[in-house]
Amino acid sequence: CHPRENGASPAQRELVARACAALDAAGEHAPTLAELGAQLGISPFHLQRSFKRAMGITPRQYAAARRVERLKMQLKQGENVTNALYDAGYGSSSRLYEQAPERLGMTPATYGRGGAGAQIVYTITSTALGQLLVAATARGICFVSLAYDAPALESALAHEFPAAEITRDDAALQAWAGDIVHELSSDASALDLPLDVRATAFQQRVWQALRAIP
DNA sequence: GCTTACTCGCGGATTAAGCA
DNA sequence: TGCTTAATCCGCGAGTAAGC
Repeated sequence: CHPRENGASPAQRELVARACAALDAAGEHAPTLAELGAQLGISPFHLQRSFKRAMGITPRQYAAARRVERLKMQLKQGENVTNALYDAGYGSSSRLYEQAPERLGMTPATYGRGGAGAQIVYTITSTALGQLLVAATARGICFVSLAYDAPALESALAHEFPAAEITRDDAALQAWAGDIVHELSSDASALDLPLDVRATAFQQRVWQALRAIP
């Protein structure tokens, strides 16, 4: 875990790196802010501010993004929704289903079936970080990814939703993609992050950006 | 009738802003 | 860097709906 440099001192980045490691090590049993602060030997208030400054997201948002990744992995492995949500660290299904349209773009069951029955449209746009693919269903954004070339992105989308009906529609999503690029334009320094952590922070910031877009 | 998918409402935890 | 506080968010448990 290597936090971005803008706005954070080396000591804060080191602190946040330890916090990320602790959150990752905790797996589905994410510690509270107070527990995390005690573990790292600092106040939870200081930890929360340092984490936000360095990562652009809060510790809870980071843990939530990791949890969604675990859920997706469970569903892809063929686990049913009920087992997958508990294995991922959800204590009950309510929050998962509230977040599903925003995080998955479809219900968890549909995601687990490879997007069967879902109609997905996508667009690809150039950014300072590379090519950005944004895909959505009628329910919401279902896939956002960065890569150096468009074919790799299209392949990744097809792999993520092998059973979905996927079509390119630049007109429908170009404005949305532009807004995401604009909202994330301050995040270029995150390039020094390891791939998995960068992806987690990136996805979380995309969802935050989408929330900010009317 | 059972299992799985999904919804609702409440209480506690977290966040963000301001001050010391 | 630590503390307070109001607003917001999230987790939990109970419940309903749908499919077999």
